[in-house]
Amino acid sequence: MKLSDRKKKILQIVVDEYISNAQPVSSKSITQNYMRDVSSATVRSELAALEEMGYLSQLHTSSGRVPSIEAYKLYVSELMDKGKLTGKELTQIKTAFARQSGNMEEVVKNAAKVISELTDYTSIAVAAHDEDDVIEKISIFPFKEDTALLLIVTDRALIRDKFISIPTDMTEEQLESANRLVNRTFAGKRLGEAMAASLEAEEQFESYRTIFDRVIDAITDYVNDKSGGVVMAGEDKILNHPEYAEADKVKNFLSVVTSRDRIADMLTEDNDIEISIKIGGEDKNLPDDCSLVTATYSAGNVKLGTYGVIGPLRMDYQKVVSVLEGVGKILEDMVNKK
Amino acid sequence: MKLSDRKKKILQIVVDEYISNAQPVSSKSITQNYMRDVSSATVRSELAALEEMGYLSQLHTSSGRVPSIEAYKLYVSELMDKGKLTGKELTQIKTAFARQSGNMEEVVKNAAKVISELTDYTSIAVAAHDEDDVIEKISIFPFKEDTALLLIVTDRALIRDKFISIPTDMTEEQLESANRLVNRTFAGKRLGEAMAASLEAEEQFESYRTIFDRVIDAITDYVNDKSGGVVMAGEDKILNHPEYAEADKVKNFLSVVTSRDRIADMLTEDNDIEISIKIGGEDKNLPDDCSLVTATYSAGNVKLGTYGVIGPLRMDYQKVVSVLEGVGKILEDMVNKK
DNA sequence: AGTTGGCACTTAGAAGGCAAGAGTGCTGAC
DNA sequence: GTCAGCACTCTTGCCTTCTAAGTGCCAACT
Repeated sequence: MKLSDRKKKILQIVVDEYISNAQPVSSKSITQNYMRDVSSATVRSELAALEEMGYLSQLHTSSGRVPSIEAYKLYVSELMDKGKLTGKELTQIKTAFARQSGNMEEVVKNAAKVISELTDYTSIAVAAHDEDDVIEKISIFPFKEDTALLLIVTDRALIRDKFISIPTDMTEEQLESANRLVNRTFAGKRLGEAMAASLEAEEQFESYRTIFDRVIDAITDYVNDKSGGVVMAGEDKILNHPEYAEADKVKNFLSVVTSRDRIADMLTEDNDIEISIKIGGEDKNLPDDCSLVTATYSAGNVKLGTYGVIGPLRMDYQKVVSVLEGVGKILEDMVNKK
Repeated sequence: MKLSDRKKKILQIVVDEYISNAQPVSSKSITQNYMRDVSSATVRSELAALEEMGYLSQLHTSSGRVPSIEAYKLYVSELMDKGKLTGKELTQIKTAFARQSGNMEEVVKNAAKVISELTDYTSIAVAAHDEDDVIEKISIFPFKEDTALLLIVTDRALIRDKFISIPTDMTEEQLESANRLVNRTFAGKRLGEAMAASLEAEEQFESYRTIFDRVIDAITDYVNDKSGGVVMAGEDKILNHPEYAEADKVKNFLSVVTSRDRIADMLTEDNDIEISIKIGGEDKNLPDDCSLVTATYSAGNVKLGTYGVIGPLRMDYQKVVSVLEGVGKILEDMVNKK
């Protein structure tokens, strides 16, 4: 069934009002503040119709209306006005990034922090890293008798430090040449290729098999460990919102948010979409009473990472989307200028 | 005033009971469960005396007694029995560490996780890193035209990746030789020395001054940034405890816990003490209604890090201390065996 | 002098009743 | 299709009452 323009307008008002006040919206408040041209009785019948269609519900017969999940979905896809950041907010984003030195982890942290501050929700972020990262350099250097430190640098400037055990009878010189061989083999390869490279190159490394295998192990671990680079900020922000006034709701929320695996899963799921909004049960990892708005940033063809905000259904989507867009713009400017 | 043995016993019972039940303790429950040899009236008069001395308080005239901060202090210093881990708990700690590869960050994360799981409180940890870390190797390698990636490896196996900007007119060969020079100067030096080294060595580096300065900057940043290595686990555990049933208390707690600077401050404050217990306002960063138990681990002379548990005053100190001791023991075994 | 049973007293918390207020649904008139 | 008016429903706050838990104190006992 198609919604009339007036129904759409009323639904938008209800969602807007509910988002900003967290209170059921009554027919009276709609006519008083937004639609003086009709009476509350008229609005009431429209509200009843919208409820019939599944967009609204009441907590009890004599309460105002509350948007349903369906209403939020419609709201973000059709009804919502486009938000705009104030100059002050833009400056805040810029200064957040100005401080940092270019360390990728720091960029992600700063982004998460500023997003959380501007939106007043918990923000989560993960730097992109996957099989397409290209290996630039590998260093192995001896640390203790039978241990060496392995560093892998990729084009996204992410570095992993792993300790690997090395045969005790290996001399420094042998290690050095293993190092060179490993670099020769892997440098320039994508991580995915490197993982598969083991068999082909095997013969060349007769005496350095162990080292070679450890490198592959480390790369494999890295590719598989999506949750490693997850960063969060404003974990306590959720408590600023009245739907989380009860401790057990908070608990539920926090237990999801603190599980990095679940977060990583959600953030890496469909990261080809620029801005994605998931409401309620739209993601298996997302609790029914939460929404997740994510943005994936790229510079040219290179994905930089996915950033997002997790919060109540009654989220200020308009604000969140504009903050994420603002951050994306500034982030991309920054990367391109470099 | 000196406490009689019976008063001590009663105080211990009250604290133990309150820790396990979170309910004010009545004279009746004391006589029924712990002291059948005296009547409740007798215990009542003892309780009144303990209250007079400031160890106990009541929420209202007809409620049982609740320990004061003073009582907790006395409890941990004199009254508390020594806890002992079960075999199962020990195994759990061991397996938590067995998985990991030796990456220092991972060790810290695993430790934080297992501590939180075993104690059911939020745990915090920071890998030790300070001016005494010895630089093992520095690598600078070009990343984009005017940017290079700087890696500093110290004896604690902590690695920092920082981007530094380099003069655009520098050739790869020049960078390579700057790299060698930097290594020659800094390798083997403590970070503190390295920071101060700038003036002495200046002349040698006429043409590589910029690089040299950047390295010093990076080292200085690293030494000053205590909060960088803070790790947390079980942030949601706090909600398992009834004193945090109200959302605003949770908020207060979380806002402290999520501030890495404050956490880092507390953890690095007096890290020469093996096990330290701070109750209520005993640390300026600690909320009045929280306690912090920390342990600093070392292998030989080298500090490995400080691990701790933050939770309500009504914390199971006995359990927490034994878990921290257990983790310490296993951690030290592990490091020594290597 | 310390211990104890007995008893009056205090308080929190649960349960019930009542009135006010907010909001709806419906109806009949325009 | 719109709307004023009215009956109806439900929540919320407030008051009262009642009960249970626990204490403090006192007089009697060892």
